[in-house]
Amino acid sequence: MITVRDLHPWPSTEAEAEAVQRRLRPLVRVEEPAEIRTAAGLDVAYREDSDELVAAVTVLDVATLSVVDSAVVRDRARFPYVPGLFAFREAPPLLTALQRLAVTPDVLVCDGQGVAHPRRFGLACHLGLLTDLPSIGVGKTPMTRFDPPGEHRGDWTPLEVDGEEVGRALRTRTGVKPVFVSVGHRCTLQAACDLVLRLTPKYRLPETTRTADHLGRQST
DNA sequence: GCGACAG
DNA sequence: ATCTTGTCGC
Repeated sequence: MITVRDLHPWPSTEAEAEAVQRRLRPLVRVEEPAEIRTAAGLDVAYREDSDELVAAVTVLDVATLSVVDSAVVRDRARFPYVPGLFAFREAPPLLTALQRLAVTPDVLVCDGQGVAHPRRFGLACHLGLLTDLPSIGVGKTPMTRFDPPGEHRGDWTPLEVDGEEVGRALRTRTGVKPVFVSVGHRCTLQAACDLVLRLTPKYRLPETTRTADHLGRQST
């Protein structure tokens, strides 16, 4: 069962939110994860306005890529969309959904960045830390600089901030735009990229995020 | 200083 | 995120 730690009060202003990120950032741990048999995909879909959102989580058996558990939570956004402060908008319903899972996944595959973030604390770090589960971020758009990787599946180049490697631009399909992988919590960058490649036998995005995305749309 | 900025 | 036609490829 997944429990959510109460590490901070929920901020109501951007300044407070940034302060929370700076305070939690030192708590992120990079370590080799235990064997990964199941992986959760997390995604949020939006309804008509931009006030109601639907958080969807699916848990996949990594060997077969079949869905073994899932949860959907509908909620109202309590924080505006601000680049860099994504977690304060999407994490609340995602955490509620995670708590409703019957199967505890070995890793959370988040739709967005981990430490490849301006303050090194993206959505994946936030979710990993509050649940104390290994987590990684797989974004469709980069927030940090990088050089284009080779054209073949598996090719990658570093995502860097101040010359430091904070993630990788990873080509999951030959000839297709890369995805942007970074550590969220309790994982290594290499393990994160290995997992992403295992989750992308057919498409650019991981099966985990694809199944979560589909589930969220249906519930819209 | 100004603009751009995960979903 | 979401709004959308046709088009290319497996």
